[in-house]
Amino acid sequence: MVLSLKEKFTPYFEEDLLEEIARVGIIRHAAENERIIEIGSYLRSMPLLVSGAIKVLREDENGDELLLYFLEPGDTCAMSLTCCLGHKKSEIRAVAELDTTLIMIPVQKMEEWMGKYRSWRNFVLESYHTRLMEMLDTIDSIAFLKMDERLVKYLRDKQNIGKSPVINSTHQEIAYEMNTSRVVISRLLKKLESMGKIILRRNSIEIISLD
DNA sequence: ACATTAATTGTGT
DNA sequence: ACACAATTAATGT
Repeated sequence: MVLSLKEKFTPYFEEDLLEEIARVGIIRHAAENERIIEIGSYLRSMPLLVSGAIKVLREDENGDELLLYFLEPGDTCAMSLTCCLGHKKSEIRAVAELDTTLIMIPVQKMEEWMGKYRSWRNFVLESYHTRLMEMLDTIDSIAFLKMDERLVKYLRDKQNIGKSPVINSTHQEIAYEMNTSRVVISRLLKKLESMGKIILRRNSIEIISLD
């Protein structure tokens, strides 16, 4: 476990810090589809993603969801930073996309490390930046892309995250995450299939090529 | 193996 | 967006 920690985070952190993380961090496992952070909950520790993948979702007052971005190993949840430090409720929901291992860092430590380790500061600021960029990216795609282009982008992301050309989701699930209707997704997927870019099966989609 | 039912996907308006 | 048809998977007998 400590080994995998070092593998993923060595490029970011110096040796001392890695050891401190190993000492105070609590390892937590989340099964696929398990909710890791719920909207409105308070966080007392900050997660570092070791393996697997997490999707971060927003929900409106009707309970409609919208996928904001994915987190991969080596990432952290930017929302949890503001959340922990400001004692605010979580504005987002985090769900394990795959079976996932996390290291939970207690808030006190992360504050302490901010001053103590330059590499930690950089990591935090850096991840803040990349999350923000990803958000801008999804905002762009909602504002400027048509639904069919959004779907292709979604499929690409899914493919990268699971690193498999086969996606196991129903049309309905995809529709939820993109906050649209299932019929729209079905039609667009059918179109992609007839273009030979994907193959549709029940409960799964095989990606041939998305160019 | 067959029938029944539920869930998922396809299509027309 | 809605309604309904068609297809597929899951379950019980």
